[in-house]
Amino acid sequence: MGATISILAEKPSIARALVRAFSIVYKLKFKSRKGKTRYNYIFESSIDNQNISFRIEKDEYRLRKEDRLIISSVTGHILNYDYLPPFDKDTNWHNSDPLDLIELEPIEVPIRANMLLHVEEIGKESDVVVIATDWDGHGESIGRQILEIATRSNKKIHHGRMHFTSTNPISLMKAFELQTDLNWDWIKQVDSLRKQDLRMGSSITRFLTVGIQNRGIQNRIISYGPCQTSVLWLITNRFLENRSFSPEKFWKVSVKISTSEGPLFLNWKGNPVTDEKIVEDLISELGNAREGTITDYNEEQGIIKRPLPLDTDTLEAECSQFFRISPKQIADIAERLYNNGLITYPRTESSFYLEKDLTKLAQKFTSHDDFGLVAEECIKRGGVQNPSKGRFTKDHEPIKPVKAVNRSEIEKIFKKSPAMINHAWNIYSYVVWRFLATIHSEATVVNQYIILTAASEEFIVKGRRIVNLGYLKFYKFKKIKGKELPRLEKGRKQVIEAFKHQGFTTPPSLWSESQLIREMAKLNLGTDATRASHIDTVQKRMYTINQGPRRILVPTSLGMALYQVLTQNAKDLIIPEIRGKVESWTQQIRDHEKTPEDIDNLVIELTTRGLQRMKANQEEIFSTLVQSIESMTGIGKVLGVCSECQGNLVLHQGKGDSRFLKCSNPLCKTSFPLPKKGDLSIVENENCRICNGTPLLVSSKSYSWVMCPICWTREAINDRPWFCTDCNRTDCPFSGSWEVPSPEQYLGNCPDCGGDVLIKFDQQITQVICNKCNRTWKAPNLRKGTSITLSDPCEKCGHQTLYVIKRGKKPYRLCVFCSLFFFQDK
DNA sequence: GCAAGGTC
Repeated sequence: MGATISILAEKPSIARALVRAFSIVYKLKFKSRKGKTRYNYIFESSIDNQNISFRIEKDEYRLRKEDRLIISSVTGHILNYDYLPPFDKDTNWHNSDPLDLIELEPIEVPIRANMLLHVEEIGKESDVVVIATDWDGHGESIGRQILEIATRSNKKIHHGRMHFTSTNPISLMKAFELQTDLNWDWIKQVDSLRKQDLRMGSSITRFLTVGIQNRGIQNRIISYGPCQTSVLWLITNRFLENRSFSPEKFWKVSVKISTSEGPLFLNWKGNPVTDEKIVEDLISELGNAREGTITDYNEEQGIIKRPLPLDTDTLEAECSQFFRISPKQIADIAERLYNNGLITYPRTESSFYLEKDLTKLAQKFTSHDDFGLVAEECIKRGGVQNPSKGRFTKDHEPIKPVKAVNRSEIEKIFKKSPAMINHAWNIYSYVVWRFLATIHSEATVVNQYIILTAASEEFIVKGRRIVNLGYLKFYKFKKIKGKELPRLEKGRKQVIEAFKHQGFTTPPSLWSESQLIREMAKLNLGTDATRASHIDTVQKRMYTINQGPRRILVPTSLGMALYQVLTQNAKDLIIPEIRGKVESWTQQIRDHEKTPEDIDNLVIELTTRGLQRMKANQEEIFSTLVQSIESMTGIGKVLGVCSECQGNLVLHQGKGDSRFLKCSNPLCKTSFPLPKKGDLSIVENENCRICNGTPLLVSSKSYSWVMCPICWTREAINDRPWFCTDCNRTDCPFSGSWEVPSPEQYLGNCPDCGGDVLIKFDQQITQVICNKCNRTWKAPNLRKGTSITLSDPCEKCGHQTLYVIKRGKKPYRLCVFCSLFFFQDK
């Protein structure tokens, strides 16, 4: 009976790469059989009279004809940390004290039973297990788990460890031939970090969650984690900076000259100044001088570099910015493109191609409808042999396309989620364009500047002439700035006209999801594979929301409250440096400066300090949190008047995510159920034509509709709730049978002639017109489901604004005079 | 029902 050598990789794709390598280098032929899980096939080959040998440290192994080679994989970690009951996550959290959790030693439990069986089974039939996980800390820790589980079922196993930085056959076979052992110091480090994350996360999460539950808030988790909470800190801190910013006035001075190409503005080099007097003086001096001299004209060759090979952060940040979808969704789509063989592994920090020649890959695109011409060009220019180079990391290669496909192929892959087809095609195309840009050619430009001297002061303007667009010809994801300047000779006299411009300093801008990905990378917060999910988590927990097409992140009242609670009681635990600090502590384990127990104690001390302080202030803390949740969800808000007793109808939380209105009068039992989703607010100036109740506006981020809470169930048709569109009253804009009235209303005085500006509704056409000079302004027309009412004065011009509710749209206020839209702050 | 980090 021969020996069995089993190689276990971290993921199925590496297992396939190993099979390929053995097939190419040693001409082995593999059969596959199903493993215990859906993805992890077991590939098996007899040795077939080959001369294959490998070393593990100093021991030489030579394969014989009767031996057998098995290749398979796990999918990441096999075991996860948790605590023993009653402290485990599934036992009711009220049955233990979160503070007791801090010092507890976690145990490892299988994430999926099938994966455990898979590794056990391979262990049972193996004499040698070769660990082929990624060459990083977690790879090392996963390797340890593999070995531990395989050894459980077979005590006699030998093991080795392959280290590779590339999955090309040569590199893989080299790594197979010269093996070492697992790095046990590194494993201790990573496992300690995993424990500290759980220690801090579980104790604080449970403390906060149990606390709000004891005060009547169910079905909500207030989670803490060193990464997610740091993200909350970044968003909230920036929000507060932005809000507390007081703009300062400044002035700039420029001069206008005329050239053969038209007028040209040059800016004073002393810009900007806060003292208006300086500017006034300069303007009058320039007025006296009336003329200036061109003292410098300069041209310099420059290039606009090709983009670097694509890493995960760049993919997520750029696609989020360009296509306006969340980094999380981009990561999910990229994962599917990868699983369908369209792009390479999407989680990588590398921006350095390992191949020197990318001709073969470029050739795959030469007959593609969209990319064909550019791919041809790359090959002809020879850029395929001179790709741009960025950072080399040994985790994975940069993200590249693997296969040239048309949109129809993407449609097939995503046919069960049609809403994603466009995004998926955009992301795939982005990966291809990016790849082509890295192997095309730089753009060449001439950078110019002109300096004019007048009244002993210098004025400058910069410009740029494009010589060759290079990759910018097709790569639309980079905008090029700068206008070409006319050539002006030195010494030339110019008549000048001076201007002053007043401006205000602007506050630091709020983070968009896209910018936050980059900021997190800069702060080393999370990893390439997890950043998008942390940003997703703070939104799922309702700590922040994203606003507008640019996906600007803004804290909710709960997010602000949690920020405040943690900043005041456990500042160490919320600042973005926290995870880096714990990580550097665990690094000392690897460097033999500290033991794992030392680090346990440090983190226990840190966490205990924070939690004890929160416990001491718990009354205040939980009342802050509970209030913030109530104001966020509107629980407790008055949404109308009771039809029975004239009490207030107050919003209450029901079981699960259900909500209802209940009369505030303790003697009155009136209550009405409500739709589960959407923000609720009163529709001003309208009453239900059936029951005289107060209609409510139900609005989500991009959609809104109107409902009457009383009719909603009372008038239900065959169990289907009553919608206002079911109504046949002709005098309500939300009714399905509405007939447009035509009253006129006064909006303000005409800015031109002082006459009265009126808004009139003529059938469905809205007219805003001055009754004296007949000037008109644009306003939205009335359709079914649209209501236009007068609202507060415009913040800019003081005229009445219109409050516009359109079915299916987010309601807004509009000033027709300024063409200004005001979206309600939530 | 919790963390972050692997992976699907």
